[in-house]
Amino acid sequence: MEQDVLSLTFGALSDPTRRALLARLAIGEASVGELAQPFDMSTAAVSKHLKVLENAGLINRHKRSQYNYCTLEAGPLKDIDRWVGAYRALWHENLEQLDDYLAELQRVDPEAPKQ
Amino acid sequence: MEQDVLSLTFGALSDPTRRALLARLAIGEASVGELAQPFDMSTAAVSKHLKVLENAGLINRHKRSQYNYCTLEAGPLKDIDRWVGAYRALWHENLEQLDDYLAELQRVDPEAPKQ
DNA sequence: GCGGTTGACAACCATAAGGTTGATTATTAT
DNA sequence: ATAATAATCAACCTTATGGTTGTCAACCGC
Repeated sequence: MEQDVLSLTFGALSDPTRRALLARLAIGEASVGELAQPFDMSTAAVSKHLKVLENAGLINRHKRSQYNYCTLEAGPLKDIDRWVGAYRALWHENLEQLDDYLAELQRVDPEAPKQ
Repeated sequence: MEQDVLSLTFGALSDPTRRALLARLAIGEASVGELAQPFDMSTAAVSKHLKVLENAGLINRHKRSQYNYCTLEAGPLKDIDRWVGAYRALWHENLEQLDDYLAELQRVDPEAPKQ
C-alpha cells in the first residue's frame, strides 16, 4: 500500500465524508453513532471511513462503556501544512522559501525522485 | 467521480510519484519525457499521473514542437492551504480561528454534514 | 438472564486506481 | 519518403476503495 505518512494523510483527506468527520471532531470527541447520524450511509461504512482516518493517524478511538469515542489528532495535519507550506511561495511570488524546500528534498527526502 | 476541488486535489497529492512530479515542476517547466526519466516506470504511466494532476488543476500541459511541456499551477494548493489553515489552530492552542471556520462551515459550506 | 444498542468484522460487489504492453498520431531529422 | 522520437490512447490485469448486508461480541437496563 501507500505507507508513507503524506500519502496516507492526503489519501484520507481526499474524501468529503472523511473531511466532514474531521470537521465534526474538531468541535470535540464523538461516538461512532453520533458521527454517523448526519450521513446517508450505514454505520459500518462510517466505521470504515473512521478506520481510514485512524490508520492515517488523524483520529484516535477509545472505548468507554459501550461507546467508541473518536478524537482528532492534529499531527498529520501539521505534516500536510509543512508540505504545502513549501509551495506557498509559488503564490506569494517569493521563491526563496521554495528553493530552500527543494534543496532540502535533494538532501534528505527519500521521496524525491531518484536521479 | 469525486468532483469537488478539495477531493480531487487531495487525491492527486496522495501519491508520492505525483508529489515528486510537482516538486520537479516547482523548479520549472519540463517535458513528459524529462519528467518520466527519474522514475522506474513507463512514460505511459507517468503520462497518466500527469493527467491526474492536470485534472486536479495542478498542472497545465501545452504542446511545443513534438514535446509536451508541463507547468505547475498553484491554485488548488492555495485551496489546500486554506483548508488546512482552518485546522492550524489545533496545534497552536488557539481555538478562535477554528471556531470561525466551523461557524463558516455551518453557514455556507455545501460539504458540511447535513444535520 | 433477556432484549436492545453499539459498533466492529467478514464476505461480497461494483467501480476506480496504478501499472503494463501494443498501436497510433505528430513531429523532426536524414 | 523513411525512420526515429515524443507522447497519448486503448485494452487489459491486479489490487484498492467505498459501499452493502449479515453475524457476532460487548455492554447496558431492566
